[in-house]
Amino acid sequence: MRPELDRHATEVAPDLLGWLLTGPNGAGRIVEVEAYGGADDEASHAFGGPTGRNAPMFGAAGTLYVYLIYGIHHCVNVVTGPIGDGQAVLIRALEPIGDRTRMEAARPVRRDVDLTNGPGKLCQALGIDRSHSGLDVCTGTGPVALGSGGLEPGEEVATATRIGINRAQSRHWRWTIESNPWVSRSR
DNA sequence: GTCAAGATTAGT
DNA sequence: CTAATCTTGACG
Repeated sequence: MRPELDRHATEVAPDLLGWLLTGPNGAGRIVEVEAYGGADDEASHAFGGPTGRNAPMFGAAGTLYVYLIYGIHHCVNVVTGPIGDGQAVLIRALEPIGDRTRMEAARPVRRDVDLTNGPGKLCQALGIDRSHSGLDVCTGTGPVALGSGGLEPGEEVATATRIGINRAQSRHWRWTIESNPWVSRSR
């Protein structure tokens, strides 16, 4: 387990900007994230306690939590904080890195700008699905891995409200690399 | 078994 | 703005 991940999701989330996420089909640099708390965050899947689906959220920091939303799209989270808390960081957008061939092939629409600028799209591009939920990203040996990284000179972090939820709107728990063209555009 | 809702996306 | 699409969790 990486010590950087063993903190509250609201501390870990902005730090993950610039980190590298690798999946079966390719990799990308994280440019947009959202933090979700445990029992205290009514917008979190962990609110209300463990269930079959969200069980990985209550595991050790560095555990993957992947779920299917609207019967169509997958979303990836990295668990943070103490075991049993249910905190996680949702990866919302990536800047593609390296060979894109397999990511392009995994996606139905061929528009570069739409490859990984959204939680559902990045999962499809990287080839991440719920068979990866519960895996540990820290071993470095699995199909999904997280590598540390950081901001480049001149890059700034912007804060905003979380997207697509209707509760806890007052919590500004979304972070992006300001002006990065790969940040999602959904409202 | 039944049922409603959802951390989204692409297309009118 | 809305359809698409199906798993999950609550309830009985």
